[in-house]
Formats: sequence, structure tokens, C-alpha cells
Amino acid sequence: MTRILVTSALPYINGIKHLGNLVGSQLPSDAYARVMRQRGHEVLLICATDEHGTPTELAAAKAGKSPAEFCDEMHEVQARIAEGFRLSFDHFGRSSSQRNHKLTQHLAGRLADAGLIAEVTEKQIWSPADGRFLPDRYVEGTCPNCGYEKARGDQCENCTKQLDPTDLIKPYSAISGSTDLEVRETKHLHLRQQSMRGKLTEWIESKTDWPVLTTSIAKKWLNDGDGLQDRGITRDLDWGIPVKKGEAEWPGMEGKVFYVWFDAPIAYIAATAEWADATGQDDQAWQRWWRDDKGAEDVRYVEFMGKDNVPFHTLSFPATMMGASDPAGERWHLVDYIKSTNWLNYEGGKFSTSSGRGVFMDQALDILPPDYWRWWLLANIPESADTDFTWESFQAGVNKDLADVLGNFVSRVTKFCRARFGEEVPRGGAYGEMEAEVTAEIAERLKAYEAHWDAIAIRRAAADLRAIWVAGNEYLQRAEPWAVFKTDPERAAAVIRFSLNLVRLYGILSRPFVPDASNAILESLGLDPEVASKDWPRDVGEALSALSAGHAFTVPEVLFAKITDEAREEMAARFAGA
RNA sequence: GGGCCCGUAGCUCAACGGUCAGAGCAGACCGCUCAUAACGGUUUGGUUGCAGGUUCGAAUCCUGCCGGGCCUACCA
Repeated sequence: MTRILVTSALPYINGIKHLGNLVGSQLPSDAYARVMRQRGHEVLLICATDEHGTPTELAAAKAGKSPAEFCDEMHEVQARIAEGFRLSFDHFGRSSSQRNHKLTQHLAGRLADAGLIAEVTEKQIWSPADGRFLPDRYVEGTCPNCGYEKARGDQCENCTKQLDPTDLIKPYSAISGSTDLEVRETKHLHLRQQSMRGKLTEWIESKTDWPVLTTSIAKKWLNDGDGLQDRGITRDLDWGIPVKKGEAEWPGMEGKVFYVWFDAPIAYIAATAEWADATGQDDQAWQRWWRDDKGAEDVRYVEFMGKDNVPFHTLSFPATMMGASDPAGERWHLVDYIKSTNWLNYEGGKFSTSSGRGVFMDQALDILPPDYWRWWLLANIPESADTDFTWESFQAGVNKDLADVLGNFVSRVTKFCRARFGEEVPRGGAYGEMEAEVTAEIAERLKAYEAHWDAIAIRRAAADLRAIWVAGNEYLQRAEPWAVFKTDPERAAAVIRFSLNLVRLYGILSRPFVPDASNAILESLGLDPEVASKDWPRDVGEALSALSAGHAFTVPEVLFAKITDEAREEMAARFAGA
């Protein structure tokens, strides 16, 4: 048994996420955690809402609420949607929690003590009309390079030139439109990543089994230009974690908060502490997952994220963890494997919040059950390249794989049994050569399924699972119990007994992808899903004899209703965007 | 501008220097009738973006070109 700590990148609080966000981190982290739990490992799956930063303040203001109120509400919304998709987080925390305040301040203090924090006076754009400093991106104006009039302060979208807000001609606030802008000096803390460049490089280069996408992004940042740069970890905002050095005030930093990207990854740890609090455990309970000096050394820590998150998880967060560690005292556990995913596009373009293009998580659940989305998204997860969501592909995947192959298998077996033998596992006959062959084939497929999950190759795992389902239909076709029944009912009984055991096996193996269907299958077999799903097959032969003659069952409702062409067309039209 | 990734059957993807480049979907044909008009079998379909090179051998490695995507540090 291994102890596996799994984190999903934190969804940002300012709105409901779309399917691309879901498939990028939350969904694969859940499926992976489920498989590993079912296989008997000790797993802790952690996620949280990422609540700080300028966009939150603006979104809250727009909604006429304080950031705290706004986040309270949006956290509840996101938590409900996560439940709707059956995301099995052990804890869904918040980056604004008191735990995260304390921990972020603590780690900043450790970094300062280690000499890894520099105080730097910077010039930033102040907008009196907005009453705030403006991040570069919130200053717009005319590009000095190409004359584009809505260039952003960090980069011109039109000519792609990198800019500084002070480069812009006729700059104005993107928030209020005010042209009354001034440059003010303000003091900020920088994490001295430059001094850790060697250590980080060595660490990244030791990760030879990581996806290319992950390491190439990290190496680029380490080596590009003058190499890894120090990074500001504080901001002039109201909403956030107040800058403190551990428990103590930080002279000169009054009224400032930590930068959202500094505190967000720390929230993985804080959310684990929140989990311990919520389950009535002591600090030891969460520290054994995160502190190598407190028993976390044998933990395998796996992070899931979209590719946009990679630099922060390969560099600044590890720099924080390394910098806050010392051999004789606190030692924080670094990530062991980073699974990064590409983008999911929508019908050949991007998902767009502003134009309502694409399907958002709440809408998805309004239309169809979570299993449908889970299956298609995981079977088509953008592992090696960006992937396109199309309604045709979605419809085909759901109808063929779920309804025709898995759902129909369960249906034909249980209904045939009910009609010929009644609603209990039939007695008589014995497994023969054909059953031995199918058992061997499934054992082989199962090995591949497990290996692909170990490697977090999710598309392949989905293909393996589908092949295991197909094996059941192939078997029935060969064994043809409906014909055999007429001359040799005992043989037909054995075939159906074997098939019902296949149904049970599918209920277990399919659970990471389609948990609701797994429940329905196992319950219809008179089993407790929570218990039965933990009975991951060690020996397929044994597993296919688990249900013995006389065991009662009921025929389940149709597991997956098909998506009709009309429904598909209607949905495609509805989500096409403005 | 710089960096990285990708380009394989109508579509979505495998094959990671070595038997006729494979699956699923879609198409065609056959079988079955237990089942959600479901299932199974057979089959059509590819000068692997283009042009060179390395090698006994290249989809795979190298160079150039064409096309697409992503990242580039203050949105997160």
C-alpha cells in the first residue's frame, strides 16, 4: 500500500468553470484518486477555491458585494457543482481560510529567515479614480509599436509586442476608463528565486519521467534570457492574506497582501489542515502528508493541472517549499509527479465566458448526468495535444461506449436471466474452456488498465476499460445462451452466472469513470457499492466467481439513455455563443 | 522576436529506430435475435504535411520549408 497525496489545481473563484477547466485538473485528479483508493492505497484528494487577486475584487464590486461575501457564495456554488460531478475531494477548502493565512505567513517568515526575501521598491501605476494600483493588464492604451488602440499594459494583443504600462500612449484604466493615472513608488517583497536556480534546475532535471509539457516549460523559465528571475510575492490590494513575518508584523509592509500566486499553492497544504480540523484530527494528521520530518517521506505527491499552471508548480511553489525547509527542522514534501494537460477547445474554437460559447459546468449538469460528461472528457482528455469538444463526438462516445457497449451488456444479461431463470444467479452447469479464455483475456486487459492508471495515461486506461466491456459482448455472442438454453439449460445457466459476474466486475472497474452507473450496477446486484467497489480484483478468475448461485438481483433501470440527434442539434445551437 | 508542442485512414487518436503503420467512430457486407433498432464477425480506406539527409532499416533521428497550437513571468 502506498500513501498518495493528490491535488487538483485550484479553480478560481470569479465564475463558474467550463468543461475545459474541469477536464484539466479536477476530473482527472478525482478519477486517479478513485482508482488508487479502490486498489487499496491510502489516498488524500485535496482541492480548494482560489479566492484572492484583482479579478475577485472586481467581480465582487460588480456584484455589489464585499469580496468576502462574494467568495462565500461562489465557494458554495463551486462546491455544489463539484458534488454534482461526483468529485470525491477529501476536502474542498478555500485559499482565504484562516489556516491558509497562518501557513502563508509562516512560510513567508521562514523564507525571510533563510535570507530568501528581498524588499524592493517598485514603480507602479496608481489610479486615483479606481483607488487602487493597476496590474499591468488593467492599463490599456495605444501601442507604441503598431498603433493598436486597445493594447494592454503587459503586451499588445495586436502585434504581440511585450510592453510596460508606461510605454503606452494615452494610457487609461481598463476598469474605470479614467485617464488620470500616475506612477507611484511602492515597496514589495520578492522571492529570491535567482539564488535557488541551481537547486531548482537539479531538481527538475531529476524528473525524467515527467511529461515533456511539464519539464520543457520549467526549463524554459529556468534558462531563458538571464535565467529564472526573482518574483514579487506581494500586492497592494485589500482582499488577501495580510503580509506578516510568521506571527509578527512586517515593518514597511502594512496594508499589503500576499500575491495570489504565492498563497494559492500553499492552500493545498492549508486545505489539508482544514480537512484535519473538519474531521476532528490533530495537526499530526495533516503533517504526515506534507512534512518529511513528520512522516511524509514515503508519500507520493501527484499534482494535476492545466498547462498554464505549470511554471508556478514547477518553480515558484517548489522554491517556496525548498526555501522554507531546513535539514534540521521543518522539511516540506515536494511534488513527486506533475500531470499537466493541454486545452480542451469547443467546436474548433475556444471556450468563452464573455460570449457564452461552450458548456459550463453548471449547464452541463442541467442537461445530462455527470457520468456522460465524465466518460467523454476522461476518454478524450487532452493529454498529448489540445483536443476539440464536438457534440458529434460527444454523442457518439456516449451512445456507443456507454449505452451500446456497457449499458446494453448489463441490460441483456440481467433481462435474459430474469426471463429464463428468475432474478437470482442461476445454478447448475460449470465454467468451461470458453470462460477460461475470457478470464485470461480480461486478466490481460486488467493488467494494462492498472498499468495505464499507474502511469496516469488516462485515455489509454479508458480504451482498456472499453475493451474489457467489449469482451463481455463478444463472449455472449460466442456462448449464445439464448440458443443453448433450448437444448442444455444447465450450460446456459453457467453462461449467465459468468455473465452476471462480469456485470459485477464492470461495476467495480468502471467506477473511476462512471461512479453513478457503478452504484446502479452494484446495487442492482444486491451489493453495497462502497464495500463492493473496494473489492478490486486481484485474481480475475476468483472475481468472476464472486456471485454464486442463488444470489438475488434486480434488473436495473436503463443505465444510459441515448442522446438523440435532435437533442444534440438543440444543444449545439444553444451553446454556440453570441 | 524567442522557446516548446503538434501535423499519421473521412473523423478522433496509437505506434517512442526493426514483422504487411494499428484501434475506435463513420461506410460496406454477413451473422445473431438475449438486449437500449442493441451485439458479433468480415471488410473498404493511408506515398505518415512537403523536400532533402543519416541509417542495413525512418511515421520515429537531423536540416530546411509549409500549416496549426501554446507559453513568454503583474489575469489567474
